Amino acid sequence: MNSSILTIGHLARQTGTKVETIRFYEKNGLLPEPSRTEGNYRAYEPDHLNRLSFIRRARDLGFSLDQIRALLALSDNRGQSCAAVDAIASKHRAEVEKKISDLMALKTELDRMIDQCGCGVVADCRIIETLSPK
Amino acid sequence: MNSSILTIGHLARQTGTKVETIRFYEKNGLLPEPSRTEGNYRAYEPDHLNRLSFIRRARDLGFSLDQIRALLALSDNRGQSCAAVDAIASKHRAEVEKKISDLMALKTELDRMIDQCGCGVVADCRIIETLSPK
DNA sequence: ATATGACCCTGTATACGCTACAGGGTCATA
DNA sequence: TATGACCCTGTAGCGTATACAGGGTCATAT
Repeated sequence: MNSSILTIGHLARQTGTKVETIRFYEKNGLLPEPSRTEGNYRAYEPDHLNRLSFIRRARDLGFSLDQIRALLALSDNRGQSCAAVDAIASKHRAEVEKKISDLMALKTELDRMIDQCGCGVVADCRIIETLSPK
Repeated sequence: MNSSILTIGHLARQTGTKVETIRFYEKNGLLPEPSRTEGNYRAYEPDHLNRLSFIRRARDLGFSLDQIRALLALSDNRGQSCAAVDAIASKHRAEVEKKISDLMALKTELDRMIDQCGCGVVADCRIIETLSPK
């Protein structure tokens, strides 16, 4: 058979993805269903590998699967305006910024709480006290 | 009946928690099972309210339910050393710090990617290009 | 007495993004 | 022909809730 045909295991190794995750992406419409061999094995082509690499890169950058689905659809329409792509990426960046500022506020509170702990007995613990209702 | 007895709805309103969430905490061992009325309604006492307030405060500070279970157990042993409490809080703070630095690294990458976008057509889009395999 | 509507009950399904089985089939190599 | 690496499907689990279906209870209004 064609030497460019890949099994799911090859795809997994080449993209650092678990086999189950690849099947999960297929079931969730991110990766098109490949054809099958006589023995019912998935037979991938180079395009599948490219698409999976794209997905993994986007996941590493924290995009949701929904966002990735949209990015994939856009990247398949190469003549379209890039503004929609920019919108998705910018929205994601805004979400990341929000998370960072939420976590920094959280850390400030944790710092205050932990710094007060004199590490005596629980009855006098400022951490427990901070959590307890008045 | 006793005027200090509370329904689940009262507990919910007083702590800003959804009724389903309170039942969820009970099923997961964070809130002890209250006694029941004749009509099989949960009948809470002030202690339940205090405990739920504690849980919500800790959740607001980002502690996991496992960590909260441990904090609750510790706060019930008031003569014990406070070091275990400090350990849980410090571990949580470290996790928060890790998340912040991960997200800041992510944001740097997103910034770089988005700043390159000239917003022409998808074929020339730097965002798509960044995501695509070489 | 009854009707309404607010509240409560249990149990199950859903969300996200996987991961981990169980129980089987296929394929290459010794 | 036997082994072991690989593949298949289907289901359940993680954490932290939220939502809903289909029913029961309770207080108030008429």
